[in-house]
Amino acid sequence: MSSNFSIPVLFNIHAFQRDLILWYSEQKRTLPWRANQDPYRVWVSEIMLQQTQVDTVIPYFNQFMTRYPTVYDLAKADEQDVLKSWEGLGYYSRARNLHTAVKEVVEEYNGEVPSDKKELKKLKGIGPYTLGAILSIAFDQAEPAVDGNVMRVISRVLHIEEDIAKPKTKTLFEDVIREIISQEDPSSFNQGLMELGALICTPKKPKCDQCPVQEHCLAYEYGNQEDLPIKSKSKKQKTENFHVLVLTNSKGEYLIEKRPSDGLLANLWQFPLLPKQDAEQLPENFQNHYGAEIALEGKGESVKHVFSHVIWEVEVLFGKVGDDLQTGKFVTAQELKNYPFPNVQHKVMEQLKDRSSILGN
DNA sequence: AACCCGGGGCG
DNA sequence: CGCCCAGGGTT
Repeated sequence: MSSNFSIPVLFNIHAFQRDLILWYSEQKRTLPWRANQDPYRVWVSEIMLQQTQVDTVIPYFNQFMTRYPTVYDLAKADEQDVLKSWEGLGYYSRARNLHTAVKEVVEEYNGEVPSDKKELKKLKGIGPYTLGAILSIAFDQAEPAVDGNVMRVISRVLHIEEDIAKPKTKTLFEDVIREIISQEDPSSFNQGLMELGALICTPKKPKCDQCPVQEHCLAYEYGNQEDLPIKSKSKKQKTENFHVLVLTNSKGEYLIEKRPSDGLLANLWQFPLLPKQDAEQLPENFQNHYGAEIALEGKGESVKHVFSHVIWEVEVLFGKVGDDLQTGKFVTAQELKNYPFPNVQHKVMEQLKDRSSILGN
């Protein structure tokens, strides 16, 4: 029950709450999801904001809420359309989990996002952070919502030197937040911490001279705010090499295929992607798997794409393919835009414009 | 606890 | 380029 950290006696919790919330009320950015407390809107925004910057999320959020204004609209949508709305945001399991969970809200909770902690936590894609965010922002409950921002801010303010890369450390921060969160306005308190982390208490060169809680900050007092939080390094990514085949049939249509329903980039589409191999063997290996003959015509520019855990080096090859296919699908250049492709494949698609004037019109 | 899952911003 | 992430699911 007791962690090896306790709030310093001299830390003035009420003054900290007051200064943080006042600053937030005056300085908070006007963001689309802050227009009201609709739990569904808060939910969608929090899912999109996972691992993703505010400026990136804004256009996606607006488009998403226009297309799916309520849980009912999203629940009845086709998953491919939902993925299309998510195209380019990354972490596509977020979209699939949100879709699954919203369907459950419609079926099991009469379309009302549950305000009960245990019920809400059961929903797919709602973990400790999103749980606390929705409970505090949409339902005004005093629950912690600890993300990377909050850990950074609090590690500095209270001078906590635990390694934030360790899962256990997050529990420590949740315990700390429970002790210092405002019971009167937990929404502004939590959002204030995140806003502070985004605007002032940044990872590098924090703007301590502009900080509303500078007088409460132990790291500032010690002058080591730049060294906090402490985070152990993750291991380096490995590089994987591929060929991507941009092939057209006799009608000039492109061959694309749907990725498997699990693993990296699940259920998204791609031009055929094969492990890099001897170019001499490629046609034969292709035919064994796809059932059609190919004639390679030339190379494009190699594409590099960095994921969090792996780096892809993709060599682009153009060519022709026979019409008799066992797997995959032929689509016109115009139809390509109707399918969700990951960014790495969009980088390949960019090269079509140079080779054909059909695209981009 | 370790590993998997994308992408963009920034210095 | 390397580092930073507004995390959750799975095993």
